[in-house]
Amino acid sequence: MEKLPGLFYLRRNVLHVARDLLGKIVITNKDGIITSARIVETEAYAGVLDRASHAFGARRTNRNEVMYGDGGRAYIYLCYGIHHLFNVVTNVEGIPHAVLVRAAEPILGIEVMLERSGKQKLDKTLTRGPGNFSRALGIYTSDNGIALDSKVLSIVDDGFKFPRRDIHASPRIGVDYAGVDAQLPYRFYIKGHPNVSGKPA
DNA sequence: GAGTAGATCCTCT
DNA sequence: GAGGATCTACTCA
Repeated sequence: MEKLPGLFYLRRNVLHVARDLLGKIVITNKDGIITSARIVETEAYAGVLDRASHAFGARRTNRNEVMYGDGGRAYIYLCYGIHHLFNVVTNVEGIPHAVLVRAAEPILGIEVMLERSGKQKLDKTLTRGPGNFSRALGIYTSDNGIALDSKVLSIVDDGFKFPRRDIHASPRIGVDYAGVDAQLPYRFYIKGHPNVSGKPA
């Protein structure tokens, strides 16, 4: 159970980081309440050349400023006025790459996650989809910019690995507005996993 | 099971 | 002033 080293996030290829995050565990510690979940679905956002990214065309605003810093921090923003989306910033300072965590498998603090989500009992939707994932783990825009080896929010490796053959790539979800870039196979997921969003493959 | 509308608010133009 | 890296519930079949 070790926190991922800084070098993990600083790598140049955001696709590798997105793929390698599968199977890792996100842990949050909010007011002493610990929840954790294993990542089963991610999407890569390749910075200035990627129409689906907030940083396309080197756009730099208060909102996406975090993406321009060193990898290893959280970029969290509000989508559709309702959903807090959790991203992992990658690459070195000046290159705004990020990986969106889309889905995970609940591990610790399931009761708390159910309470946060207003659910009565555990079902597959608890941490399925980026909005649900963030809500269950108690991740909000107020956590934007936080380091991923911090006490409140961290990502660890417990040695678990999904079989290579179960890791698949596909076009990203919900980015139709990005034109040709919407077709890029930048989404990585565990084939057949119940917590993966979208239609079963 | 498939398709669609509505929620809801911050951010950027 | 428009629209979004979404989710849910509802309709219709």
